[in-house]
Amino acid sequence: MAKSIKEIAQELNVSKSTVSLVINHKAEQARISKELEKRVLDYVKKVGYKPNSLAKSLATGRSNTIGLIVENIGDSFFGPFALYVEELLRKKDYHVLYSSTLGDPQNAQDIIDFMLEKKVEGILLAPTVDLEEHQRKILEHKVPLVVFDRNSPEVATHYVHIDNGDSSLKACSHLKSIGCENFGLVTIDSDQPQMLARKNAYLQFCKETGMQARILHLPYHSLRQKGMTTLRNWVSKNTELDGLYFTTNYLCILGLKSLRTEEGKIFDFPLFSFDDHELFDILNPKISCIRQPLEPLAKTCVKVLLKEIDRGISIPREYVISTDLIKR
Amino acid sequence: MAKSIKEIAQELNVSKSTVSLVINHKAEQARISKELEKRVLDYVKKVGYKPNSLAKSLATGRSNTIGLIVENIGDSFFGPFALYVEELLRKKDYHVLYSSTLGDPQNAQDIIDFMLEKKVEGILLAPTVDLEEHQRKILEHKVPLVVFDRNSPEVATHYVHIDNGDSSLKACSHLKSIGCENFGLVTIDSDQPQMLARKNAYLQFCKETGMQARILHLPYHSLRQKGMTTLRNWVSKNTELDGLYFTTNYLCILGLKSLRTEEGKIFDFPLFSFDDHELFDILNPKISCIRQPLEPLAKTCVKVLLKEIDRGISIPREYVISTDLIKR
DNA sequence: TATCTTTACTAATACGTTTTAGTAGAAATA
DNA sequence: TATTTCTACTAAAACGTATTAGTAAAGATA
Repeated sequence: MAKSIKEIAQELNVSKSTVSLVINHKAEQARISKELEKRVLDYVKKVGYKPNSLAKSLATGRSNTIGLIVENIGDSFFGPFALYVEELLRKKDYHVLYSSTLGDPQNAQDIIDFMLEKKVEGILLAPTVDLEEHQRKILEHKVPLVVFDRNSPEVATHYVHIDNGDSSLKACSHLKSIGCENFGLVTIDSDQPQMLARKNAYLQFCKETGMQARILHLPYHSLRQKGMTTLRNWVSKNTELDGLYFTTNYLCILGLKSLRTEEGKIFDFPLFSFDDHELFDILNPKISCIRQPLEPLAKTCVKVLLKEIDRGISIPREYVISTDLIKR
Repeated sequence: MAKSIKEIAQELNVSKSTVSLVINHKAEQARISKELEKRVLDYVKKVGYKPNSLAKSLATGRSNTIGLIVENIGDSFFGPFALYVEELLRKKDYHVLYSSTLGDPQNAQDIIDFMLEKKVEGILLAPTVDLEEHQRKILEHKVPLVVFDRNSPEVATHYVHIDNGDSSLKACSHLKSIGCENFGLVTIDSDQPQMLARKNAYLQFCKETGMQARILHLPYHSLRQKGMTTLRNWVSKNTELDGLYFTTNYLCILGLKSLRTEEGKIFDFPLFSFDDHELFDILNPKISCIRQPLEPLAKTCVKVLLKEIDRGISIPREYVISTDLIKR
């Protein structure tokens, strides 16, 4: 059904080269006559020719595809982020091959291999832990790489991120300013760098203000099963708590679900979330948060990656996006 | 950096064919000696050979990729759905090329063309309106197509969906059963089939029970700007309303945001949403809903598509997934 | 008229793989 | 010893495109 250049050439009694040149708007530079050009163009249109982009990519070395590797395309951070990325790249005629690692390094490795085989022109990666070697592999293959959200300090790559430490301090100050004198931190037990940075800022805040640090590490790999009860127990044991700071929105949601009482009221001290959520502004109590501005984040990632693709790989840099403190 | 079969062959002083056959585990059937096989295998491993999958696909006609076209990868229905799809396909060694149409037929067409050019082996599509012609094109290209969530009745394709009419009746009955005698329906003005089906069931319910139909059509293309005030005005005009049935969760969220009062309390009659949301169970008032079971939906889609790919295109069928009524 | 330019193309090669038909040499058969 | 059969490979074509060097014919120049 789908005709190839070869067939079209035969049917028009011209050479493949002619057809290819015309199709790629190189008729003039190749001195193809206007008449022939038109004849080819008309015929191509008539039969509805669509190039085989595999063959094209093989010949040109360009796939017009970039890879986007996130933790979970279904969550409220990466999903909308991916949409921005796609929209921005669509304008530049690029398409996105995405994949979710679910935090599993093995998945991540498979995905990276697959993308390299597919000859993506660049990769946008939110790394899981233990991915240093694979990041190196990407760079060895001369494929431009931009890392965002988290990174592995051991491999030098372009890195787009928010200032987790600063933002976390802002969060702490906010809680203090609204009267919390003994708020605790709820985070996960996996050592993702961005989580560590948020926690460390909390510890620093404690040191500076003399507040006692109270930290709960929930099990990343069995949140669903154990998270709720662990959190509930911890809160009821620590009666002096007067506020909770969750290092990410899914933890905050877990908090909301596990700590509410029968009557629907949740409890009587403020909650704070790192990362916003579309319903945080209508919950009771309202949830203040640090908001990662998705659009600037996506824009920067895409801009940096496209530049690498266009001009060749350059010395790694960091790009810091500032966050917003949303008081509610 | 990345070696090709050709180079490997030269370096080993054997033919390309030999290398290719060994790599593809056809050494035995091609009577390659064990020794040579091992020599090749060892070398291939040593240099870290990765096939160029573009060339491979060009030669074999298989891309091991399927296309997933949704409305918005960032929303709480398609995002998690996409994750299920990816997980299921990963097990079968397929990868996903996804794209969001944002409800724009032009985007959808571009995406479909791109995917056909990329030689995806099958397409999973949640159609926007006006896509009949392109669905035909996909089928003309002999690319297996499975449509889900919505469909265009004019083109016969495999179609995986929930029973919108039945589910909508369940919703209406539920509202009545909890005492709503005059509940209204809030939907959008675009004529997506699934939305029409939900509305028609409501109308049928009205006819059968003698309830007066009160329907608000919000503008699909300017929801953000006009939705909130339109809804608010409508509700305050229709004072006899004692319940609201939203035909999708994003409308319900819009309802929650626009109808709540300063004190945080939302209002005093029940809300019902078609489609669940991760926070509906902790809101006040609690939101009952029809839940589309994402996993069975995704499983069926993937199963049907893979079957089409394996055994060739078959006569279109419908697959109906039953929904759950979640009372809260 | 012999040479140089220009015009309007095309032939050939390359991209990296798969696959089938073919082949040289050794071993078996008659 | 001449023929057949195996063994262990390889040559060549194919997938569909892009690109560059080349060429025949016509026109311009001296």
